[in-house]
Amino acid sequence: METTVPATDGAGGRGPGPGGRVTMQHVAAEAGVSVSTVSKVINGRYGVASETIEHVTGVIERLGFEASLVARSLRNQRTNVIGVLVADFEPFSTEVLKGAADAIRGTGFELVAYSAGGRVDAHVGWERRYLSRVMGTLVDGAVLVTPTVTEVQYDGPIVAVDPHTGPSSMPTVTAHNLQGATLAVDHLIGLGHRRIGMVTGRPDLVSAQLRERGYREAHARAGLEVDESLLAAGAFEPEPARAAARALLTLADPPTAIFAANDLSALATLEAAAELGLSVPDDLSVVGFDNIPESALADPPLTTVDQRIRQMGREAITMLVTMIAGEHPLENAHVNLDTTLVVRQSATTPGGTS
Amino acid sequence: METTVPATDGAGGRGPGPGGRVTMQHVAAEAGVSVSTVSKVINGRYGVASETIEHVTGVIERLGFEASLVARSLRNQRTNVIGVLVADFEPFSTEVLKGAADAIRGTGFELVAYSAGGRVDAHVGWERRYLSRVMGTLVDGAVLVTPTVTEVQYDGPIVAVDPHTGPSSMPTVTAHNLQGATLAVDHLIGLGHRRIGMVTGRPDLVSAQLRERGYREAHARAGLEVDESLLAAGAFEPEPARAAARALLTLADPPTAIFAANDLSALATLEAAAELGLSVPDDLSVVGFDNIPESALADPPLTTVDQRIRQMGREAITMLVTMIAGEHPLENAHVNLDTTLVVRQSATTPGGTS
DNA sequence: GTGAAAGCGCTAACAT
DNA sequence: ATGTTAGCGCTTTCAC
Repeated sequence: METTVPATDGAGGRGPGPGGRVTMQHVAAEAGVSVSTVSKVINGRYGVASETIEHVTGVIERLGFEASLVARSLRNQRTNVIGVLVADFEPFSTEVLKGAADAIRGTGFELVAYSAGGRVDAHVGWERRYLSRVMGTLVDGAVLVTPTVTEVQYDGPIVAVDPHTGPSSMPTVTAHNLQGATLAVDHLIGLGHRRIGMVTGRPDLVSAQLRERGYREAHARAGLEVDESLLAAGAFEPEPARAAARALLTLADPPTAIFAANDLSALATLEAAAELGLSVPDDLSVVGFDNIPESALADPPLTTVDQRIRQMGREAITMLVTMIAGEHPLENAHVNLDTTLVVRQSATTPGGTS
Repeated sequence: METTVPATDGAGGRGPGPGGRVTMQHVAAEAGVSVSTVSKVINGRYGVASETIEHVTGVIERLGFEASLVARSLRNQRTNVIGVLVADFEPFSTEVLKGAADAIRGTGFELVAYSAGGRVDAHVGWERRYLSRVMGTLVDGAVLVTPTVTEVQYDGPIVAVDPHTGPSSMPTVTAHNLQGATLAVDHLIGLGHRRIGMVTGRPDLVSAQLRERGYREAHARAGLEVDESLLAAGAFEPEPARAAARALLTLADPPTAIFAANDLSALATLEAAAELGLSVPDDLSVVGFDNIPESALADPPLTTVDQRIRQMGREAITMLVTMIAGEHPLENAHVNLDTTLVVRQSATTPGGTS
């Protein structure tokens, strides 16, 4: 007689056995109605007697039932969940997440973040694969925050944040790398520096390319020649950056200032200078890029370019929600956020403050 | 003749239509085999001709197919996904996430983070509801990082990080609040302070209670009487904390040092002191609790208690993986992480450094 | 070695 | 007003 309920205890009605979930089956059996009735109650569909609603609601409450997101996703197209795919939970991506969390409020969407767990190198096409796994089912759209967006071709509501490859067809949110780099180098030139070195970033990433271009353009606009021997490859990583800085600083005619492609490189430059007995900013001025929290903690506090990471997260969510709601692909939408220079104490006039 | 494939284009074989997902149906149709064969290939089951494997694999590759996490979750019990439920993506929870991401590596699990989007107040039993939604399907276990763990009763692999209510039956990871507070106050007493005020935390949270208890015990051990008028309620929030500090500092016989229940309160105390024309640490010593990044940026840099938030995330994942693997509930497992005192410049001997 | 069929938990037609 | 049924995409017996 009993409707089939996943093997738990007898009739009557506790919830599921230990470790089991409460399913709609349990609720239905307990309330003495069919699953569809329970479903209707949950979704507020018409055609249910008010006393049935009350009864079922009571049982749901008592059993602590909540519809499985998974089962629901499989049935419905819409899930009202937005996924954020991050390569790893590190400073940059968590900042983006904070911004995304800000922007998600009041949209009716929920936010879930997926992490590749840092093992990006192991599987390159990770984003694409994960996208396939969750798009369409589980999430209505996705924000990609992975440093290696290898031209993900996926037709759905997707926004990439700081995709390090070139301009893709997919909507992106980026910082204005060119402008930011110009800001940084203009600042150094304005302080009176004429021999400005650069610790460059990863050559395969556009952000790095643009930052270098900004360095060159600032020089050009100031009527300054770029001395190619003053550029050294830092790859956005501390170790190569340290080596690059050291190479620059041990030149016969060393630069009086160094613009580093990112804060990590700038921090490494600070260390290299210290190792060489150089005082910053008296003997050497340093400007970074990113404005990660650590930059403020450096000794001296780093003058750097702020790229408003949280705002990038906010923008991405806003775009995504528009895309999901409007259904229109919104191709070639690219938000480019302005950057600002944060002046701290690592850069001053050549020859020091004296 | 064709096997039923979700309405896409004709035969032959592009992927799905625009906006659609590639499902196993598509792969099967395209490869000219059945879905079950595709499934077997994907899961490496025996009983498939090697040339079939190759062919199907090729089609999968070409179509960029990846099995839907949702559909798979619904069928399988195990998903190899661990969920982290956070109230919001804020500094504390993202630190926990970073630690969790560290620990997840090499475990074979993936990490997904769910955010309530800060609207916890709106729905109190949020954790329980969300747990119901994802546990059993979608995630194999969960880490709770919500400030209001209202005695979540869920029988499954769950670990709570810093649950602010009393000791629950569920496994928890906490910082050693009592020890940390003792460390802080011992430090002040050691510096020679005898009138030490405290800006307390939210009275309903055990962490706050323990920190106050540490304050009292440190006094007791030093043979010092606690002057009850030197305790003021700060509620862990900047504004109440500022008011509390101001009240303390305008007393007829003000304290020479203040221990704040968390860094936010300590920072507010710094501000209150500045407003009153008091110099820290010369006129007043301040010690905080948490060691949030901002504490190092304060003026002066804050002496505080470090509670190793990332490590808490790591421990939680480790416990959870053990629970999931071992199948045993691991009830009453409580990890209590030692805290350390980070001495910066906001506390010195009474009367100043002079 | 391969395919047909059942079913995970749920929702949405379609009966009754 | 309620129940029955089909099916979302996948895995897994169980036939063939």
